[in-house]
Amino acid sequence: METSISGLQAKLKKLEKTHICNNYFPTNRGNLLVSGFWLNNFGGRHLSTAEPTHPPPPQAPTSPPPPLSFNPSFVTQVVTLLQTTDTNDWTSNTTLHKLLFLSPQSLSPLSLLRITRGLGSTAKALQFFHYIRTTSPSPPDPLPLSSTFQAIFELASREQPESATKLYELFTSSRDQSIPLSINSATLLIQFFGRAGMVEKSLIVYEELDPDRRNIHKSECPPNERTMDIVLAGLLKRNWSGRRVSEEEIVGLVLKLGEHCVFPNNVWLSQLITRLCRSGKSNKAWEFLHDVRRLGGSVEAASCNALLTGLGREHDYVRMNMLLKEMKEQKIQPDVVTFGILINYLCKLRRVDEALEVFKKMRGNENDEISVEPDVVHYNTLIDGLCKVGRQEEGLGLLEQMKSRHESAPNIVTYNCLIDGFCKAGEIERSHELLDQMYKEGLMPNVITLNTLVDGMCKHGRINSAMDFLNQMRQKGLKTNAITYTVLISAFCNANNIDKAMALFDEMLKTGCSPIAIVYYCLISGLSQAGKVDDASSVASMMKKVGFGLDIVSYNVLISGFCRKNRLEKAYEMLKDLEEAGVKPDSVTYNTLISYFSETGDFRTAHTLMRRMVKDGLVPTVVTYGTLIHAYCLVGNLDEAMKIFTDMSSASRVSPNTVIYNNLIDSLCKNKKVEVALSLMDDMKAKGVKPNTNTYNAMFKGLQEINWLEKALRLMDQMTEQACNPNYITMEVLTDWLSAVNATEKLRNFVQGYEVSTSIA
DNA sequence: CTAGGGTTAG
Repeated sequence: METSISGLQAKLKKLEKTHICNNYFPTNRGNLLVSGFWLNNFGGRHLSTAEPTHPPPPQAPTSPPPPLSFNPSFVTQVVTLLQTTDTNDWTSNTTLHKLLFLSPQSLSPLSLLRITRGLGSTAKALQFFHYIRTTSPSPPDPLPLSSTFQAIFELASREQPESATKLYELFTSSRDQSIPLSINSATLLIQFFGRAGMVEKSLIVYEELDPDRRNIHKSECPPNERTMDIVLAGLLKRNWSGRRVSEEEIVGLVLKLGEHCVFPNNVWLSQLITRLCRSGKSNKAWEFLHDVRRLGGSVEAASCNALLTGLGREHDYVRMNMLLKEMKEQKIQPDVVTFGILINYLCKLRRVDEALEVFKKMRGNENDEISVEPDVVHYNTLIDGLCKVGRQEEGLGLLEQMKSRHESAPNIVTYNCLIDGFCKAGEIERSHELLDQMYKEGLMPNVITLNTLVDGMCKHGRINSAMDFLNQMRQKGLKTNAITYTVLISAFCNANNIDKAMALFDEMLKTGCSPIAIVYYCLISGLSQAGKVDDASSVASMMKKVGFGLDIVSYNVLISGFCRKNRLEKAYEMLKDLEEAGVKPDSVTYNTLISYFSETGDFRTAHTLMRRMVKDGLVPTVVTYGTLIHAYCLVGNLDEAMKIFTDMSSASRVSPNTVIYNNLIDSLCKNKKVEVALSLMDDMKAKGVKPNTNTYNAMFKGLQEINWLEKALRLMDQMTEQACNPNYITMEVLTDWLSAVNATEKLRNFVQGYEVSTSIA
């Protein structure tokens, strides 16, 4: 067994604290600790049973440290001798006798552990144990014998990994001979029995491990939680014997112990719940927590917090609410973290006002039982929540509150949230002011601050200043990361500067910044949309080479790119690839294909795809219907387009959107069916779908064709009322028409109304 | 992973 020094020291420290009779594998330093422990706890007996032939044991701290208890050459010597001598002759072998019993360090726990292991088989190891017991001139100490048995357990578990019975027999035999169990033996046995489903036997081992058990009345429980701590520590860590015990096995054991009124403390409980949740077993975690409570174990806020976090990650808000209710009913006092989780959960659901309400209430009044002081995390969560719903000014108010109340000082996260809020709102200057404020308060921006600002600047058309800012920050020593590159690459793709995007990608790879999948996704999407679908495809291959998989979004982008280039065979290749990679096509995939086929006039295939879509468990969306309607309009089949339009809202209960109305209105107008188009506008109003500039433009063109001026003027008023801005197309149509009928005054008012509405916006 | 809550990217 390999044990690192630091790990060993940690174990020894624990040993000192827990006062359990164990053998460990002392190093030089560890040995001193063990000796100290030994003297404190068993000193009298140990010293009195010492043979006169032994050199006097260390008596005071000033005496030299005891000899090194583990001597590799000594172990090798003994093992070789044992292996080459017939077992029947061990007793009569004087060399062996001298080596083992006449030197002071020979019977040290570690030596015996190594020697016994060296024998290689359970049978031989047992014979050796018997030999030690019967041949030792003095009654052997229990600790070295514990070590010997530990090695026996190890050998047996390896010889017959399937048979727990053999191991159990060995265990009972050691117990009958009053050999104390070492903690490692106990862990091995508990693990082994737990895995074999013999939880009862694990329990027996556990009870054997408890050194104080004889002094405790049967009715008294729980006996000794510290023992439980050690067992759990052994089980929860990656275990020394190599294999890990599964969470379920541990849960089984803990619950079995629970039936005997032994419970883990809340640190272990929380840790187990966290582990269950992280491995996607929040159901198990839920059951486990409730089982522990049912059995009478104490459940504190921390354990509930762990479960709440896990449930939150799965968006299982129903259970979160249930648990919160249970906490209230069972008078489990929520703590600072519980409130943190609750506030975060409300913020993420965009229920910020409720979150603020909780925040106000958590402080409590004098006569309230619950009173938790808010900390910086609560503030940050709320500020972020406010910013995410566009209430960054209120977020700023909370920042001021933090400063004035001196409860918790703002930190980098506080500022990052606010900077992002103002960036998203397009108020880049305010974000920069916040950055200056940060510096003044002695807070150094980090890479998140940098990325947030760079992204904000890029998204608001300041890509060059973003680059300047980035370089400035780099000079100040700030490191960039893959997200910085993601932000930049997507910005340059959007600005149609693919070369720069590619150059940045190369730079990222060269600087050894470990890329993340999303950088590739950005580039693939940018290249595809720029029509460089072959380049996009090579980036995809590159990505696969470095071990990333394409996701459905990237596949869709590629399929769409190839469809637009009319390269159906490549699109099919992508579909095949997607299937082989085990990625499920989504409605976007189908919509892309349906769009391709319907717009090339192959409505048969388009409808077949729609049926397959449904068979695949997907639901045709508003885009699916819109695509078909658009295509039927293009080929002038207005009847079919209208049929789909009626079907979608009645049969499929998908509400049409503005795009669909616009397509239909435009086609109807072009076919001189202006009345029908107008009735669709009424329909929009009835269904609460807002017309946009394109809707009005289509109508104006149609009305102009039949010269229905009165209606056009009414629509112009309506547009102003709805603060729907005209664009250059609107102006083009109206200017020609209105000036021809001497209604320029009306047009002037209309434009003024537009100016007013933009200045308000 | 360090008991449990907060920030950036298609």
